[in-house]
Amino acid sequence: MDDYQDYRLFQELSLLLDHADRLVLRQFRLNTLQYNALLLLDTDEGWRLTDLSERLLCERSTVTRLVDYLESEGLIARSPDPGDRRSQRVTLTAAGVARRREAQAAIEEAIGRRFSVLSREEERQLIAMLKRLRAVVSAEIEATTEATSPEASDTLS
Amino acid sequence: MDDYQDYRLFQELSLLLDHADRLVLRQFRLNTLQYNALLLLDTDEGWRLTDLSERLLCERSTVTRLVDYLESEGLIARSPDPGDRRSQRVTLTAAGVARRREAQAAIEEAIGRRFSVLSREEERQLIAMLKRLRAVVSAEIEATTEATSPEASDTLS
DNA sequence: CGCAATTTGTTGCGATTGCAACTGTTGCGA
DNA sequence: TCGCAACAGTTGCAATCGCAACAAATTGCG
Repeated sequence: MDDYQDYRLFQELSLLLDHADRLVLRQFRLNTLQYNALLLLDTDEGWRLTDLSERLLCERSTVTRLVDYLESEGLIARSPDPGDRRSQRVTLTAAGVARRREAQAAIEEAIGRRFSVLSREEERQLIAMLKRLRAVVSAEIEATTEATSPEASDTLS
Repeated sequence: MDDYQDYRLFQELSLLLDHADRLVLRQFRLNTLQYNALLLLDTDEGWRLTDLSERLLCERSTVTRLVDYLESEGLIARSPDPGDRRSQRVTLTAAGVARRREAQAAIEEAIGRRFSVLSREEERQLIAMLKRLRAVVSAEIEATTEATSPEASDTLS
């Protein structure tokens, strides 16, 4: 039963990776979430805020403030959705493209250096294991949250 | 170059694991950091706050507030260090032992369920890879932080 | 000894985020 | 068409945490 050792190691590595990323991204006035958002965005197709929140695994309110910040930095632009007045489309500006390119170069250099301690075969195994774990934990979260919030169950109503 | 896929997967799994842990620990009025602190503490030997912060990978100020909270919950006790009037020793109370036992049972049940998707051999490999990654990232952080803060370098002074 | 540097813990402040409540919009069924 | 549920985005509030500044205590060096 080395489960707990896995868990502690994973937790510690998460903290370290997040801290290391912060140090890299700080130069570009971005945090991890903001950077991940820039990676998703594009100059053509705009993302809706709700879709961003689902992809980034955070609340819609967090995306509102995230977009507020990136907009104030001139990196993205909000535009009304042509088909739905409730929605907004978020696209990258030229400055956003530039900032993303700089940050991406720095981050990917760091990531490559970190993962260079793994062989190609090990990476393949790691990815497979992480995917299986992700599926299990996703299911666990879904089960507990829908057990808490009553939602539309299959009982009458 | 699947480094980036590793990275994204790892990041996503971190978020999911943290969220799942929160859901489990919420019942015990603890967050992840508070739980990890309880795990370290003991009824006999007391920990100094600074040592806790190093072990928990967080700032001393965070430990101050963490200890404030756990003390207000009656789970731990501060006592003066006999040998150094600056220091305090933090020990578990009986209530702390009880709360830790309950939370630990719940968390370890969850962890065991999550990691049950890995074979014993895979777990062994995972641990080995995580340890190597931890070493690399630790070194990276140490290098960048000591490059930022001038510290006592090896040059004259 | 005497004073400067270091260490320990605390506080103020700002940044980040989740949750709940809210406004305005859309879609659907009676 | 009306009304209501669902949805998109926002805001208020509280919790959490890092960083910098600080007071008190200790250490170490001249």
